[in-house]
Amino acid sequence: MGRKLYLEILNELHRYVNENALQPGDKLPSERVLSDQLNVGRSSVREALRSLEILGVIETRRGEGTFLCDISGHQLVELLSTFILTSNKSKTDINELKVLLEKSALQLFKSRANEIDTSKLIELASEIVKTQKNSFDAHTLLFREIFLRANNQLLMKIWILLSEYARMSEDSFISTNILEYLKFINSLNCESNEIIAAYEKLIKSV
Amino acid sequence: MGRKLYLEILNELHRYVNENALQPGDKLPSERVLSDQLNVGRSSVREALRSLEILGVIETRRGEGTFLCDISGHQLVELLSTFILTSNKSKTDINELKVLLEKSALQLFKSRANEIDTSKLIELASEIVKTQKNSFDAHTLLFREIFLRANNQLLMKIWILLSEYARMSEDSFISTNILEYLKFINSLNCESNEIIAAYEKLIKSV
DNA sequence: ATAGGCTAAGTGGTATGACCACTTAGTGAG
DNA sequence: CTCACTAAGTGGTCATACCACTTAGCCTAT
Repeated sequence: MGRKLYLEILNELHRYVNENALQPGDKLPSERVLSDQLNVGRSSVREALRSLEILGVIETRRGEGTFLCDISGHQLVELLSTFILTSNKSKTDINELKVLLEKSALQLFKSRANEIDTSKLIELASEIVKTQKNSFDAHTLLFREIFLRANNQLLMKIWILLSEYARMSEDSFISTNILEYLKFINSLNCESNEIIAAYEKLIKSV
Repeated sequence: MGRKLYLEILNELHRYVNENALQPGDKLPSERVLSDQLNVGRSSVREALRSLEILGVIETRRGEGTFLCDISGHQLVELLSTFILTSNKSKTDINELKVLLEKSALQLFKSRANEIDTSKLIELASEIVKTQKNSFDAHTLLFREIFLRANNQLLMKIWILLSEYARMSEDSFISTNILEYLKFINSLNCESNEIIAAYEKLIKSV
């Protein structure tokens, strides 16, 4: 038992979440109950919970309890921004990487989707672009659908992280030009390289 | 002061590290000293420290103290592997994303490099491939150089994370075929799309 | 004087108990 | 039936007391 206690507790929590098939939004046992059941001090439980919170895995609400999170990980983003990404280049890096990931997602999507998938996406995308007033939200919602269909959860999670950071830093590079968006959406029927071309045109039309 | 205390402490620590220009390996004040100076309880200090530890920012050694870490973030990798990447598809996701990032890096590199950069890289790459016996290491070293020249730190950090995980899971997809590597390296002189083609051929030659 | 072991101080690790602030549900008065 | 209040439960914080471990300094025996 040389390992640190809060890491053991992390494992127990992990087991608990899996065994009970907890979903995002579900409630975890209270700190006092956990410390009783695991035979550890409440402070140790709290240390474990804090490290989960900073990672965006859980959310704690005073007076209510501890809940499983929907990824989001805004804490992580914030910490990355203060601790790791301190350089001036970081903002540029983030936006650049975001674009790269979106390109990758487009290619992945195209390599996996059949015609029906594509036409469904196009329909959905048109609806999104028409509905949303805020172009940043429209872009995010649209690409959320694309990433879902790209079928790589890890890729999507990183992208969501970057999107949140981009929103925080209010450095949105997204065009309000709806026409460009419609062109881009239509290009989804074409070959991979044409889609990328349309995407690059879209991005550059700021 | 609605914000949570441990987040405030995180800020204070950040300030301290910056003001004193602490380097990786340097020692932080002890928990008791911190709780005195900041006028907070030791348990709150510890909660802040745990969230830094889980992120791989600091390292604590019983009886010695708390020390700043050099990046790498192996803790983060481990946690990703246990908490975020629990699905069965995760290994596939990781390898797939790693490939996508390497493609992105190649394109970034090509968009930024001039002829001299390219020829220098080719020389270096040839040397690496000839020297390294382990194909996984050769691949990692080679792409490390490429990512450095792609000039996006965030992209590189994520790739390093994935590389470490790939090494841990011993699921290396890398060919031992040196010939394919040499072909790939030579392609670096060509246009972007030809490089990508050579890379894909390399990856598929497992 | 030196080598070896011992001791004390400092440090992180953990448990416990005591409050506080907040939320919720239930209870009771109107 | 409605509204206000109360009690229980929950996270947030602090203080204290140990434990386990490391280090440095002292003291002893050689």
